[in-house]
Amino acid sequence: MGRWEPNARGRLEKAALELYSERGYDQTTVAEIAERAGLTERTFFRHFADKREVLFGGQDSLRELIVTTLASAPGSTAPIEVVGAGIRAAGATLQEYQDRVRQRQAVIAANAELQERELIKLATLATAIAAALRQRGVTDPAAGLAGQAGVAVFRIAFERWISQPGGRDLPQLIQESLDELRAVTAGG
Amino acid sequence: MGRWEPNARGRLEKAALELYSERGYDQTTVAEIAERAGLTERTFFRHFADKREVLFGGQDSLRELIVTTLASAPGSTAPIEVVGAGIRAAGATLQEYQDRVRQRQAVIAANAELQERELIKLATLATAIAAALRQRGVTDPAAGLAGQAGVAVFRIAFERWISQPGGRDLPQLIQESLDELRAVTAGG
DNA sequence: CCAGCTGATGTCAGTTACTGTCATCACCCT
DNA sequence: AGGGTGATGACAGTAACTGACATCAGCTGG
Repeated sequence: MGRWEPNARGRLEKAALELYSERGYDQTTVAEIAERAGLTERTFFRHFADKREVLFGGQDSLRELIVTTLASAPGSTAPIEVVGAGIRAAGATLQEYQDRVRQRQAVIAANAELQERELIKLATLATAIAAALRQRGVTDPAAGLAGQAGVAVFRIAFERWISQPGGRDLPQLIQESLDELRAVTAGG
Repeated sequence: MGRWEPNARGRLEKAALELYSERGYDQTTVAEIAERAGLTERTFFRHFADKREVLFGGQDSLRELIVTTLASAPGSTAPIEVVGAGIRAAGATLQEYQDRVRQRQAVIAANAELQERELIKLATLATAIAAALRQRGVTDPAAGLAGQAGVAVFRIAFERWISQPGGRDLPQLIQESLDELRAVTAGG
């Protein structure tokens, strides 16, 4: 047995999600999170840059999944379809952790600071998608627009998925939203 | 002469922009901003919800301009074109205050917290555009997508406008970005 | 012309997020 | 066995933000 209980980071994430759900983000102090995890406040800040970041640990791996999917698509595929494949892959993964994802999203929806953090994560994702497209030879501003459009499609689909209790298939909702975007932008 | 110098709010905005530019957002305290404006820290927080908000005073009027433009477009115009007209109007207004806008954007670009605030303002704008479209009879999810797409187009165009010292015509850049989005989404 | 109300500001104490610094101590390596 | 390493604790300090109360110029009704 080690000197400390293992997985301090995971315990902090779990304690934070619980407390944010139970009494709200504002009504939770970092000291309380650390205490529930059997650690001190100082240690919390060694694992997470701030009180918000503890909810966003999975973002990096999801972004990697999307970028990897983009990179491995056949060279002939149209950019917007490549992006579609990437975010459908992310949607499928999210669906596997449906309960945790929904709980997390309820916490975020209740607090403006957390929404800000979520938005900058999505903006980073859009940038990463654009970079991956440029890697495939897509030029600007098309690459940047496709990245932003992809994230917009994801957000709309995710929102619909969250709002339905039973939950339709998320990748399918993403595909439908992408088709809708095509229809909307085709006008004029 | 009144008991206090007039336009406390404006003085705080001016002092904040100056200090954020001179030494950076992080290296500026609210007490310093208040002091330069001839006020106290407590008064700063009576005018602005937090240290970030002092940079985002003009957002409301810009959003109103866009929504008003949307509402007054001919009923037959396609949704995406209506949105285009709205954000071109906003672009024209921003261009009038080019110097201040560029200075402000340089400050925001240098700090992640400020970028978060900017993003949530843009998300609010996307929501307002979607609501205005629904008012015109556009159904979901097209309204939501058009709102997000409009903001994406604006961001790309604004970014290009900022990055060019001389500065091309912003409404024209917006139109070009919208055309690009059409081209990108038409693929696949 | 005065008494009281109003509204913007000042003052002050308090909470909490976040940081810097140094101490501790099980584990590992040689 | 002895020294290095890395995660943690302890503690002091800064600054954002809040609540409560005091102040006082100007307006308003009588």
